[in-house]
Amino acid sequence: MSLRVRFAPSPTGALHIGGARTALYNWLLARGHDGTLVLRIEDTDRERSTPENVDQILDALRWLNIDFDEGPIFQSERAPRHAEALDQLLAGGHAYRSTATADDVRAYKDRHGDDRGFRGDAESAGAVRLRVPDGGETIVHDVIRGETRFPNANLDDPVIARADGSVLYNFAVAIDDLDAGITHVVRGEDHLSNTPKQLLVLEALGADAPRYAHLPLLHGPDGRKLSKRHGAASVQELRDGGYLPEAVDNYIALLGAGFAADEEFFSLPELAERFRLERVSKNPAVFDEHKLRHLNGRHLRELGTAELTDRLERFTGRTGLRGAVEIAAEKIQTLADFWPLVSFLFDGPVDDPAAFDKTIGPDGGVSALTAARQALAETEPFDVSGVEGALRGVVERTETKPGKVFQPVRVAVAGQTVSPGIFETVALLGKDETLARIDAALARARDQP
RNA sequence: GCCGCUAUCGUCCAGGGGACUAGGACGCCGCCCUCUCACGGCGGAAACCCGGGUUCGAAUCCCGGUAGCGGUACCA
Repeated sequence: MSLRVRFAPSPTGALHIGGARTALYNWLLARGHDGTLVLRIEDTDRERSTPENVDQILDALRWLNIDFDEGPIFQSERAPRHAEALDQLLAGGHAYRSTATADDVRAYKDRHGDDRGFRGDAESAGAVRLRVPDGGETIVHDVIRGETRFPNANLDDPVIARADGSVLYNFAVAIDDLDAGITHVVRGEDHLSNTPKQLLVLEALGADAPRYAHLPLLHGPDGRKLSKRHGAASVQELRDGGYLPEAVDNYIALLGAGFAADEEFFSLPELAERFRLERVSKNPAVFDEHKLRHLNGRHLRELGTAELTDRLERFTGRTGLRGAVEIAAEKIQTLADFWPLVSFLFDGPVDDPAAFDKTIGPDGGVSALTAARQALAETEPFDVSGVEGALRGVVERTETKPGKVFQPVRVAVAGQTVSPGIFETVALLGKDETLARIDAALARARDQP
């Protein structure tokens, strides 16, 4: 069977994480079945769907390595076809014009009962409503949820076009899916109750319906709709937060994919291979940045030094980072963690008086540092093992704990109590720079007793 | 209000009539490794929403309740 799947974002600028997951699932479905993936843009909301916002959505999708085989198809450009389909329904008596307002619908329900769907009378002007049968039911066959039945009696005759002739979403999307030969519609659960309307449109046109699958929604840690209050709600924010597209794809795929629980570290091809639409969970999921960070760390280390250096240089806007990457890679979980950890290598020790006082100030830090300085001055060659031998020698000779020597040195060269391994750090800085920094720290300790 | 969806550790998943003393991962706690922070290793605490029913047997099937969520636009 040849699958045709489509993803249809509403381009409001930010690609919501839930939207990204929907896009990914569509992609995984298509890639896993040799199917075709179509991008359709719901761009008729003029206020939000600016060309800039469309570009941002496209960028975010590209960043996630989600590529499309066809499209984008813009809903706004399909207006002539929508008008034609509308005329067809009007002519066939499947739709009618009505001037009924929301208040009229309300009044109708007050008369007939809250659960009774609105039915209007055909008029010569007004918006176009689809005529919903009075009896029977419209059944949504959902790949994930099974059958959901909507009795036609409680469905309102939906407005499918405004009085000015412009069509509404539930009509347009049904026509576009039909024309594009879409076989699978995978989208958020918030569309489940729209589905009977779309099914009714298709039915009135005498067309077959695609297969539907409605994905559970994504929530923030407080159980509410994911928003910026939760840290990151969009793919763009994740990217700026130093996450890797590989990790984001991996993580959002996990939220509901229903894979066996034995392993959860996957590449995109591995995800496509395992993805089964029918396995997708029905429960809403909570987005947990902790787990994303964990996965990100693993993907980060999987990259290898060369690739990681490249990404880090693009992220920080710096160059010549390779040496720092080699010694810091195992200590970071996101690209954003990198610079605070190693900036001292390039920009000099950071200024942290508390760290200085604690390790070099009052107690015996000065004498240990002085001894370390002397040993390092005589170290040749000045490489990792040479530095290690020198510093460990000081520890032995002074019969103290390693930390009593290493921490003062760390603070002297880095200015902070946390850094990559001290031998690697000192070796990378080189003898001259290291000694200069130690001398500066020693001088500072003398000046402020 | 009405229509609909959902319900297993704090979180994400697994288990879908007996293999459940309910499994894995993140997080948390402890220990080990250790120059800091991490990484890694080992161990621990931690869940079947409630009530009925079906059945020899229910986390699993059915019904009800409750809760959460979604929809209820001449938005998408």
